[in-house]
Amino acid sequence: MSIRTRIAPSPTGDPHVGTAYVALFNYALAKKHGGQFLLRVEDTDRQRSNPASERMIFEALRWLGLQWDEGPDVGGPCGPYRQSERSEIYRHHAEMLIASGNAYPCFCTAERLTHLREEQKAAKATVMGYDGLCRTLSPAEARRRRDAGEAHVIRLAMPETESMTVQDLLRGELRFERPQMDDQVLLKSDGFPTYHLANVVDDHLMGISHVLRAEEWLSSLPKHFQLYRAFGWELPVFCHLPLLRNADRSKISKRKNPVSVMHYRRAGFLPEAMLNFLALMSFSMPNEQEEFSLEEFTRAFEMTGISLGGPVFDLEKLTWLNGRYLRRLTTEQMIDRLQQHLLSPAYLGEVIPLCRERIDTLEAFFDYASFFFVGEVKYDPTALAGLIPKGRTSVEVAGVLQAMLEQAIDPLLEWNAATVETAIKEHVAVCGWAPKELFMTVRFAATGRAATPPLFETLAVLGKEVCRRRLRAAAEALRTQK
RNA sequence: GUCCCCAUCGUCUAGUCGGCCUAGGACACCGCCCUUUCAAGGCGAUAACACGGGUUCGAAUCCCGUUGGGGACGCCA
Repeated sequence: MSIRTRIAPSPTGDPHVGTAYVALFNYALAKKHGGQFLLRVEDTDRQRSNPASERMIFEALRWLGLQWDEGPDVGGPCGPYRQSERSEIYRHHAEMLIASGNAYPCFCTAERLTHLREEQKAAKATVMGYDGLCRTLSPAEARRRRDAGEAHVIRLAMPETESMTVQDLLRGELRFERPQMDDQVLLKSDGFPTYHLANVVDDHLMGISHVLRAEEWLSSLPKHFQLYRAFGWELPVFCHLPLLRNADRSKISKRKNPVSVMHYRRAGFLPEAMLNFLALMSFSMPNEQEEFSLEEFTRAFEMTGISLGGPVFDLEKLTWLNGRYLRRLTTEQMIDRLQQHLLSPAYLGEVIPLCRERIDTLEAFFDYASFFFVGEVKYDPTALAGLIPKGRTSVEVAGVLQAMLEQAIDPLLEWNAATVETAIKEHVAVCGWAPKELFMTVRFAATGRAATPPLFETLAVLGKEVCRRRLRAAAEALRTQK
């Protein structure tokens, strides 16, 4: 039997290092056995899915060298590979489950469910989740209400048995108690499937043999087992990878770590080093070799060699490893790498128009434009003072920067002068400052200087990752200054 | 709160059916060497089997409990 694996990202934000990490293991498993590695876009959340995010995810994965054999852009025999284009398939399968008594329509409103949750929480109920109200409806009654056009979802009817035993390759048999497994929504009222349905249907239809995914999915494993059983399908092998962690051991998050692959690319990490490091998180080579290529990793990879402790994503070690790779490059190779990014004609072509009118000699360019080429900028006492508008406190400024980061910057997927300007101007209203107060603070934070090219163009060229990083660093500098 | 997962140096880990472990490697830190500087590189030092019970001639390795950490409990994935 051929080995087929997949990475199934949801295009709702920046390409995440966790996605890259899981993709790497899936890629290695498939390639090791001469199988296929697929890319499937899970864009069933109509509110949050975004084409810009999808593009960035493709770009990030390609940058890392994790090329897929089948996917939305390269096609394949099991397409379409974008779930939003497979609605009919899910609807059909949901109906099959209703017909076999394994699913039922649920007419409960969002309000009722919210209430239910609140009551359960207030009562400190040991059993959370859907109470199964609509499961008691007679098929005829349900049919009539559906035909009448009443809004509803389709829920999975979990078996009434006491408990359920499921398999994870690394953990063996796992036993779940029935009360924990409520009747999960399969088809939303907008007709789109939830993860659970789409995932199981697609994995089956696409011939996925091994599902390597993040540990956060472990608790929904019983639902997925039940789905396979209800359809009468053969199970793939499930293998849950430990979650990447922040230094405090919580699940890795952008509040505490740069999590966008784009950040690492811009910061000058080499894709080979990045991959090598990601592999080291939970896997070690048979001979304890620490530096290895994707090919070497692929050859040596065994699922059973995966460690289960949640690894802390240690930037220092990644940086060290990257240095090792960098030093191994020849001068020509390094020139090439630099010209691919910071010194690319494309990037210089954006920077120069902003600077040319403000310099008189070529060499002045390097001094004037230096902040376009470094990572974090230094906040000397002047810059630090400049960050704080008259009459404001450093604590207040740090708070405003932090809030702007989360509310205005993070959600921005399209990053250009116009979108940045809109976002920041909107935040002026939110924070209640005068426009020029916020603009100057942002200017100092993003560049370390009082004099720069026009703010929004500058931020646009710097890119989201760099802006994020510097704004956060500025907030941090303000908090720690005496 | 309920359920599930996890548990070796600060961090990533080796330890694969108990003895070869006075627990090995790597990052970070510290020291020394090299060196006009800074790196890099070399050498060395500090540093861990969470705790308590079993099983056994013998446990980091097996079992149970405790503690700790994490995740899940959405018409998000």
